[in-house]
Amino acid sequence: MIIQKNVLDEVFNEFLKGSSIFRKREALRHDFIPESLPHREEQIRYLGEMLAPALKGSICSNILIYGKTGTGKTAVVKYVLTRLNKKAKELGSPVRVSFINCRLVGTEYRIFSSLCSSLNTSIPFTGLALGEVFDRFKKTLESREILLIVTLDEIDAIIKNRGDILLYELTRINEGLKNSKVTILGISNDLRFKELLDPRVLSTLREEELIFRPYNADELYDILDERAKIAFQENALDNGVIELCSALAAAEHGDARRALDLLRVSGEVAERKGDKNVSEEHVREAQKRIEHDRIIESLKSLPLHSKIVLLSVYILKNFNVERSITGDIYNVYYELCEEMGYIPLTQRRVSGLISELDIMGLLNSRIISLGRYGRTKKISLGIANKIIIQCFLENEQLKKMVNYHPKYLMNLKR
DNA sequence: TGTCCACTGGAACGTACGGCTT
DNA sequence: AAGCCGTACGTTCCAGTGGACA
Repeated sequence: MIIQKNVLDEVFNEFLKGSSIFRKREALRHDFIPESLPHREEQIRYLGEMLAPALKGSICSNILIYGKTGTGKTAVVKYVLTRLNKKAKELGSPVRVSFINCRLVGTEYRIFSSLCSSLNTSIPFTGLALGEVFDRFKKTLESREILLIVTLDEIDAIIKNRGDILLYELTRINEGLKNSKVTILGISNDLRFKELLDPRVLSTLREEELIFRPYNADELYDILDERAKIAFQENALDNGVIELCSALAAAEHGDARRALDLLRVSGEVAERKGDKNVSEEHVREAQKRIEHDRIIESLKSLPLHSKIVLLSVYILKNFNVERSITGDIYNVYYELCEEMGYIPLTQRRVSGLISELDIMGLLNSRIISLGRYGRTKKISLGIANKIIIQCFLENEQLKKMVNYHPKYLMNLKR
């Protein structure tokens, strides 16, 4: 106990002493909005021009914004809205801004209720019909003179939850309003989002469009460089660290979030090792760690039967079985289920699970033809044994089966 | 050269469940 | 509280298939 206390003391003291590497770690977080956003000047200007009429009390066009994750959509919108809001206050314009992440907020009810609370109208957590909430929202708008700019981030999430009604109502709301007006900014990661949308809603929503292309390595470099100046102590980064982070992230679809994560984790790796500087080696280790965590995370969140399928492949591999085809895996899987007291799924389902694991990169599978002996899939593990063991040892039941010797294999050898 | 194996993968359907609506 | 709805997960059925083998 005493020893533990001393260790903790040391950890806390070390932390309180302050970092020799980080100055302001938060600057590397996704939700940090910096003073300037490199390589997004064009989008900022465009969005600014689109929203500027609001300052004079004129209605603006609805805008739909597309782009993959980590291309700066949310950052640009927040950046522009913050400044617009500030300007509006200075001028005394009736502009109000509401930012809602549809995925986080979840349901249509809660979206409307957030909209109401952004107008200082409170709505019960639950209990009202959706129509009633909408009416209250509308009444609040009508009772005052407001130019409300509603930003719906990850707007595709509500469409997938059949939220067409919400969007339909919102896009038509101006028709019934005399005093107030509503402008909608929709942000979507999913480029196919348009296809899912009701055409009437789409035509209203898409008065203007703005597309964010992924960053290339040079652009990522500038972004990281700027953030690094805020986040790290002077001279904490070796030459080449930022280049490496941006090159690695650019190779993965130009996602700025990934690049920032990589830089942050690199710093943490160096810090934990007690080094004074972040080196390229730290970056490589950070990348391995991020990748490792990603795999562990996806392994842990697998449904039970997928885990058993994975375990079957692992066991077959461990017994050096040459043939690791769907039929073999199913047989081992079947046995494991019986041993553990689960009802096995059908082969058709297991075949589907194998395909899913293949897509996730946890298995590698390839369709082969064995001629007279049929057509099947040859399957191997897509990840290291070490990781599989680490994950399965955490599960009491699977742990017992890691070294299981299937009867099916004994019959094969005979 | 035709047969036939051991599947693959699409489609239709059943069931359980959570959350919204009334 | 009860009904409704969408979604996730699973089953059954079946047509299609590449290539070794008789």
